[in-house]
Amino acid sequence: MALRSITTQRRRLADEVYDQLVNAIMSREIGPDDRLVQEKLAAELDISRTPVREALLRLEKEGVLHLANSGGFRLAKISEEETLELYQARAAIEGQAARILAARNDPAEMKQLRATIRENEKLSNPSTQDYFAANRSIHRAFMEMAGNRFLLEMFDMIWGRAMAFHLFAAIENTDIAKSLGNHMALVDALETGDRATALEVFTAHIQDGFELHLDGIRRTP
Amino acid sequence: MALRSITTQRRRLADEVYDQLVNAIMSREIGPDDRLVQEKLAAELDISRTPVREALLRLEKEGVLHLANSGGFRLAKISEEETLELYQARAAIEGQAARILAARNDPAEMKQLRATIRENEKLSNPSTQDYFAANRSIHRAFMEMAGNRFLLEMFDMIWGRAMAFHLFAAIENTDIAKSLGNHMALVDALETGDRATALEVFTAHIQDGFELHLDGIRRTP
DNA sequence: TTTCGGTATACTGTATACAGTATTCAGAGC
DNA sequence: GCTCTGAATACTGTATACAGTATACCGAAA
Repeated sequence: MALRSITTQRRRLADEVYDQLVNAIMSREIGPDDRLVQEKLAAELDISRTPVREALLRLEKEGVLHLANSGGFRLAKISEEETLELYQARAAIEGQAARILAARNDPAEMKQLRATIRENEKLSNPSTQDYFAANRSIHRAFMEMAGNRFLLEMFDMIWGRAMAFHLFAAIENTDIAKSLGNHMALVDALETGDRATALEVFTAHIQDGFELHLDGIRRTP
Repeated sequence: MALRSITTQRRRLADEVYDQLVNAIMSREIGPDDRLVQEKLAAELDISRTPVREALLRLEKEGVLHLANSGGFRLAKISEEETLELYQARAAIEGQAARILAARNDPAEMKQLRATIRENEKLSNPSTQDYFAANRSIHRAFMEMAGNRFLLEMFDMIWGRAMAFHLFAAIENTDIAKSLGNHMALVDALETGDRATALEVFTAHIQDGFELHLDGIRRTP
């Protein structure tokens, strides 16, 4: 028989709500001053409170929202200290992926990475969000290539959180082109085949990102 | 005024259920053949299905459980491939902590780490679970000392999952003492003050753990 | 005007009720 | 005995109802 089993993939309403909330946060429709109230969201989405609640609790567990003691969920704030920690975590995850890729040093993989970078750097007059998305795509390509599902999961967690914290808002004033231009050098580092070199180059790249970020914050009033 | 604000800390029933489930999994009361059904658990705990459901969904999101298509949640299984990936992720996280600690190279911190190790290695006739717990405590001490909340969070995620997968079941047959004995050398590596050295030593330590683990699996029928 | 007290309001957390779907099992037909 | 069909069962997912608690508001007393 040639028929494939239908993977029902029972998508829950809660997942849908979660996605919508994430999108709304990313597109700044939900800001730091908004209060997310279960009943109101449920009414707006025309569903019951139960799945809404599940989505909100999940975002709370992920550190994106927190429950205001006056009721309602709000966006979590991030301190400069925590921002540093987030970048350190990034360095850990992406640095390890770099070590894995360098150890393999597969020419086909390297070629594909370069193609992905070229594709994503083709931005004419990019907005901050475009920049953020392109940068994320490029870095995620490295992670996918490394092929470790746990590292990839953590990568998504970190970037998701960065997004939720509106971290990119601070980059408004930085030199976007400068920050986006150095990705080919990362592949160069992988192609040395030396894990330590790859790690150092990736770590430095992320460190640069952090410093650009801090500059952005400090230039913003 | 010297009074502290009372942080109500509204603990939810769902959190309580979550903890109980995690404990039950760790102590092997819940095995791979058990089916966790919302109604039954709720009845057993004498609460409604709602918080039970929340806890189960959270464990599902964490990859500990999965929804069997015949209904009911079961423990997720892990392949040898995934086990490798889990150890790679560990190396990323703990390796980065090592880099941070080595860069600081604070004598007070090093002293405290050694004390923690000594404390945890004092095991007379340890069971596999004792070993697992001690090992985890020691490694977690390094993470706490590094002081990065995201890295710590990921550490807990990884070890939580390892626990859920009953990963330590495979170590039943391995030489426990051999595996527990090398932690002081980790502190030695930190005290070189060299981040690359620290990283390599930690990574190698974790790699050793992985190989011991594989040996264990392969010797188990 | 400020402070106190109490009631109304708003919101979450928990319980229960309802609907839909996949699985199981018993019985009819062969 | 074996296969097919359909009803019963056992679940989850979603909606709604209920309870408790914290905040806001408003009016009275100092």
